[in-house]
Amino acid sequence: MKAIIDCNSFYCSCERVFKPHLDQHPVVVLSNNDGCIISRSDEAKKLGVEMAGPYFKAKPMIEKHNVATFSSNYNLYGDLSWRVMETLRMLLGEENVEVYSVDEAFLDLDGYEGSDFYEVAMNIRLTVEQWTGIKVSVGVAPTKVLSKLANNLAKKNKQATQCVVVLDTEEKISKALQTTPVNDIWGIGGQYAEKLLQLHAVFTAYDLSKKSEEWAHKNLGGVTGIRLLKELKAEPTIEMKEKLDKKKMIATTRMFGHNVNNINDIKEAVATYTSKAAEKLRRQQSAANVISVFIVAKEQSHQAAFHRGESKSASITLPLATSVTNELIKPALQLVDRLYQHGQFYKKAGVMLSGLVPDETIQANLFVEEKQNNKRLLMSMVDNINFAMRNDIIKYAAAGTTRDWKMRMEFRSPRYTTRWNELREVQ
DNA sequence: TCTGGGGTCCTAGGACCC
DNA sequence: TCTGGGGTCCTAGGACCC
Repeated sequence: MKAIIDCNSFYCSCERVFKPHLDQHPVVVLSNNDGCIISRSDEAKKLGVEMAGPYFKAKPMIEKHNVATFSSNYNLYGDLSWRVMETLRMLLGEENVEVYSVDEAFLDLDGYEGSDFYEVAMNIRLTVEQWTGIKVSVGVAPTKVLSKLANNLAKKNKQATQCVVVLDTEEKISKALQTTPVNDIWGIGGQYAEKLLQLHAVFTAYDLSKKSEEWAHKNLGGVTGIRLLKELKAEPTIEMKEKLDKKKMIATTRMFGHNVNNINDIKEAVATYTSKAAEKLRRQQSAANVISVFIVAKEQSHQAAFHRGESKSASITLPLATSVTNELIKPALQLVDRLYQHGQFYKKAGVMLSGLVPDETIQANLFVEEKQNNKRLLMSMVDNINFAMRNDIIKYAAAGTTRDWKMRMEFRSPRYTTRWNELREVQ
């Protein structure tokens, strides 16, 4: 059996850990740049605040109901996420925990065959809550897709389920499938849901589970569709991931605080993003063969609906894979020159590193000069300092110091757990 | 007039996830 | 005025090779 643990309204819960007076109070957390709403407490959901909706639209209602509002504070969330995952690893053993995202983890419960899975799951739930202050929901089932489905049911009905749902018999599974709309299945997004409803009269997970593999192959994206179908039929096809596999692509992208038309501002931003991406690269001991940059133009006004601005991208394949920041910044800035159009206003830029290989391959390369190793040493020192300070105290000159383009973060809470001078004070 | 067949690698783009 | 920021996997089709 497999389980998925999912933190309830994770970012909101993180804020509440340090502000217990907000426990019954509606809370929302905003995306970078205070653009959209990316986490809502149950109370905020009840008020009708929409997920991923633009903040400025929800603002009147938020103010009217005195909803506590926070800019995202990733230092805090990252740290609390680590505590939750560490708790799971202690309870179940490292090898049985697959961290799936900042607020979710799959658990392998094969070692508990014969036990009462409800009891096991409840114990996990209560321990995480007691040790970290974060409330979680647990779904248990024979496959990952079904455990996600169980988790959904747990969250939809917190009172009755106590945030734990176990699907361990055919009857329970069948009933769960019948009560789940097809768009709530993990792996069915907007496009497929629309198609299933309109063209195939498939309304529930149950309807879908009755289809054939040939049908799934034809209508649900080939092998992906077959896997999904099997998982719904309680046949495991998506296994637990081996631990700690390295990323195959690394990206750093941001909106600007306001629209920018000066190429130097854009270059400053792109240089900063490149340093960040290179840090991530070195943290997993990889080097990149390909760097790409994209910039997004400001959308045209006087359009009725919201339209994303045009995005232009270009990439350069490097002569040798590298993880050295300034060797990445140089081509990145060349790409900006290539993409930038004079007079155009831009609102966003990003850097992506791909073609990732282990760092050793470079060191083994005979054509790399000796001094490359010195650079590598310097890089790791830079990383250590940045990691300790948890931010970019050491910067490259190209990244600039004025940061005219930087994000808005009006409502960020203190970084309680990662900055000494922002520690919570207790009387 | 008539223009192989098959394999591999790479890239762009589409779908999904949180 | 104001709409995150990351990731994954898969497929189709072109380039290239023999």
